[in-house]
Amino acid sequence: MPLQNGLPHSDLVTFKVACKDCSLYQLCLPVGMGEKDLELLERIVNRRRPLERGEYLFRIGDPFRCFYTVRSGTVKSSVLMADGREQVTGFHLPGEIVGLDALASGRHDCAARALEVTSVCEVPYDHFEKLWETVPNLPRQMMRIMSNELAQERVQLVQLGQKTGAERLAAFLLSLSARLHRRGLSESEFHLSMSRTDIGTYLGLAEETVSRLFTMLQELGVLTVSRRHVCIQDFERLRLFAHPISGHSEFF
Amino acid sequence: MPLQNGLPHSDLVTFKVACKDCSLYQLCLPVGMGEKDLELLERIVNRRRPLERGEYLFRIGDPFRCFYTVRSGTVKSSVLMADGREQVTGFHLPGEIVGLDALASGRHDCAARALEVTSVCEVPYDHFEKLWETVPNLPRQMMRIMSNELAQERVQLVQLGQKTGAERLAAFLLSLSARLHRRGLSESEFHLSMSRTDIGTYLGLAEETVSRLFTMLQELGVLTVSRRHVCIQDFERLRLFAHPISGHSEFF
DNA sequence: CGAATCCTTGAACACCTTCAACAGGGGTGG
DNA sequence: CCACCCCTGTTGAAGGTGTTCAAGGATTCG
Repeated sequence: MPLQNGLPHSDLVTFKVACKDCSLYQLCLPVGMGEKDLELLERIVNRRRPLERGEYLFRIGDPFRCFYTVRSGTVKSSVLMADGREQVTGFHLPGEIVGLDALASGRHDCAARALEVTSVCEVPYDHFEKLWETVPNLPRQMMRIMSNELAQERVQLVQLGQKTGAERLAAFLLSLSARLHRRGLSESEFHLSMSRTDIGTYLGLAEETVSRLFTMLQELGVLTVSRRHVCIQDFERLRLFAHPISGHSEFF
Repeated sequence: MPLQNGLPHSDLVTFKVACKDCSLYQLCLPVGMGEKDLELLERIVNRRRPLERGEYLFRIGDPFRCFYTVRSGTVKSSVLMADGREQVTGFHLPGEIVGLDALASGRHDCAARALEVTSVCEVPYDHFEKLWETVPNLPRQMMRIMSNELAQERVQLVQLGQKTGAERLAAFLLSLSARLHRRGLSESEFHLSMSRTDIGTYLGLAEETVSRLFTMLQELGVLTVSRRHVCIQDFERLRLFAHPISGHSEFF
């Protein structure tokens, strides 16, 4: 596959789509912002040509200049270990934000790559920071988003630390289903934009194990799956796989 | 052990120790702040009586009102799954911040508990937010800290997702060693404030496995360990355990 | 059509868990 | 001060879950 470089910083085409006209703005950065503030934000956002499948948004080691919000498509972020093992750290759907973890170090320490044709909004961080002065709600909003990401990553920590393969895959599918649903898509029937290998490295499993688990869930009648097309038949039982029965559910 | 409640919100004793006189202020929230801004921050910080071992800083479900910085001791944060399995999500050493992940949801969705006698600085979030207006550097600093936490959690994701038991324990010990060193303590010889069980649930391993791995590392001469006293003998080999040799280390 | 990629399935094996028993501090009370 | 107990940590053996290696099938794209 062609390993293209990250986007050059002076791109040619930009797409003008106002934040307030974007179907995602209830899921994206501008949540809860007034129309006036929105216009200010909008002015600094760049919208480029869509990324091709496999194209990098940024790579490990790239200096941090911008963060991105996904408009359509899917972005995968991952780190590569010294011995070649890959850990996928997240899949980013439309409305979600990519690249904020690089703020502290000033460099991206994970790579972000399009899993399919994907368009993003690019937010230059220096401009964004300047905007705080006039839009005091912005840093507040931003911290909420980062806090949310922290909480999300913690959920993933629990998945990886304590759960079995079946629990992880079930929870992954339910999370995907819920997120797609919030974007107006079907919660029961959807297309996986990522490979079995990607799912595996995200969930800390071998690709073969993921494949076997899909087969198992299908044989049990919980879902049907054909390559990347998934149809959840029995949400109740899928939830049972994801969150096994509690003998005692008090938090004491 | 006595399960005490979280700290009441109107505590009696407060300890006045200025941030600028605190030995931790190079590691803590005030990093890079001017003396004037520091005083403003200081005014809103509460310093309470130290927590006893086992005492909760906050519990799952508690409303988010404050976040905390550790002054001395160690804090463990963890979540409890429905079936009783625990996942430790972090150990917090002096200078580190606890509780920020609750910002988005408004509730703590993990518990924080003292592993030994521990004192903390309590920062009421509403006051803290007000302070932004007069100290514009504060949200910037805060985001850096949150971004850093995101990056840290990602490291932990990689540990849990891709690494073997020995790699995880080695990486854990090296991380602990480095953090203690930055606080002026020995990097080669230190006391573990957490039990084998805690280490295990943090690393996604059974307590017995942790014990066996310690024994193995000791038999190999990498370290000596007696209960909670650890002495690292061979950093080079410990690093080799944590980061196995790369066949090809180019990031391509 | 052929090549490459992705997915599936099987079998052997490794790593870690679970269950069980025991050792050794540290604290408490006699 | 010692006996006792509880808690933590260690060690052993058996078993399970997931990995690795290997091969074959399916889909896509040039």
